[in-house]
Amino acid sequence: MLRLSKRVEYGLMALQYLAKSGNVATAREISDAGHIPYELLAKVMQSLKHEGIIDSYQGVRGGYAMLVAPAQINLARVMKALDEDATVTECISPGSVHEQCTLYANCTIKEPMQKLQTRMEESFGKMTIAELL
Amino acid sequence: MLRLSKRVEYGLMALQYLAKSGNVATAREISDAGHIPYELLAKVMQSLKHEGIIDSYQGVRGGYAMLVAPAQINLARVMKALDEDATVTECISPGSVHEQCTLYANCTIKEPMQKLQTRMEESFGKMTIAELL
DNA sequence: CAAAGTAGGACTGATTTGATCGTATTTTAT
DNA sequence: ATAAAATACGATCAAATCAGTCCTACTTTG
Repeated sequence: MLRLSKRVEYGLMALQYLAKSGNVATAREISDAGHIPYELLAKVMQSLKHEGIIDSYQGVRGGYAMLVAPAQINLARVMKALDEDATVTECISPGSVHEQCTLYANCTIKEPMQKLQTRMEESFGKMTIAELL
Repeated sequence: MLRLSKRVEYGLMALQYLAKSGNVATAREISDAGHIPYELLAKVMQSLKHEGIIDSYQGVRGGYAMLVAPAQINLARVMKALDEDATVTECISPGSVHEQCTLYANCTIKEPMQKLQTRMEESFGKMTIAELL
């Protein structure tokens, strides 16, 4: 299917929102503005925080804010934070136990797939949050 | 998840096989050589035929053969044949009824996603079956 | 006319994803 | 102090997707 997950979509919308507003915004505020399910967005924000893209403030008057300049955050990093696995084939997957792919020993397309992976990462590496503004 | 489907993987392996052999091969032969589930491969071959990438011959001594030069077949075309939908977001999907995406009216990332789609299609458009040989 | 193929519909099980719920923790304001 | 507003996060449920399999038909060569 090759589709971005909703987590990534929501994450991009949220980052765009934060980048535009320029200061702290709550998950509820972003959820309302973008018609995004609140509970899911909340998790997305936590993941973005763990990746070090945004910062969080707990308690009343809390919320989230950008921690890195929009132009410095590329899509690859957002996807890494939100979409555990962004590899075109199983055998390329980072912590992949090759034996998991039953075809590995007989696979005839490993090298080209690695090349494809590299090209896609370039595509996702080139686009930044700044391009969403 | 952003992973190529097994259908596409199998299709690429099969096309590579056909391109290398240079003549007619049966689905069973390709399935055995690549340790690919026969039934699934058979469907993949049918899809590739409908797309006009390969030709089929029924009956005894039948099988499949390349119909287009390997260098003329890019990954985008193979994916189109095998992976109904290869769009990064729902709203970009070819026959998409925009109303299907509940966010469409409020979506703030439509244009950038379209740009991303174009870039990815370029990636998939550049790689051909000739690169698998 | 039998065997070896392709053609293709229908079904099942597994995996993944989206969404929701419940509860704990932190912090500000009163 | 304490109530309210917010993040933190684990657990669970439902829906969609996909891989794989089964079954039956049709086609062609020998």
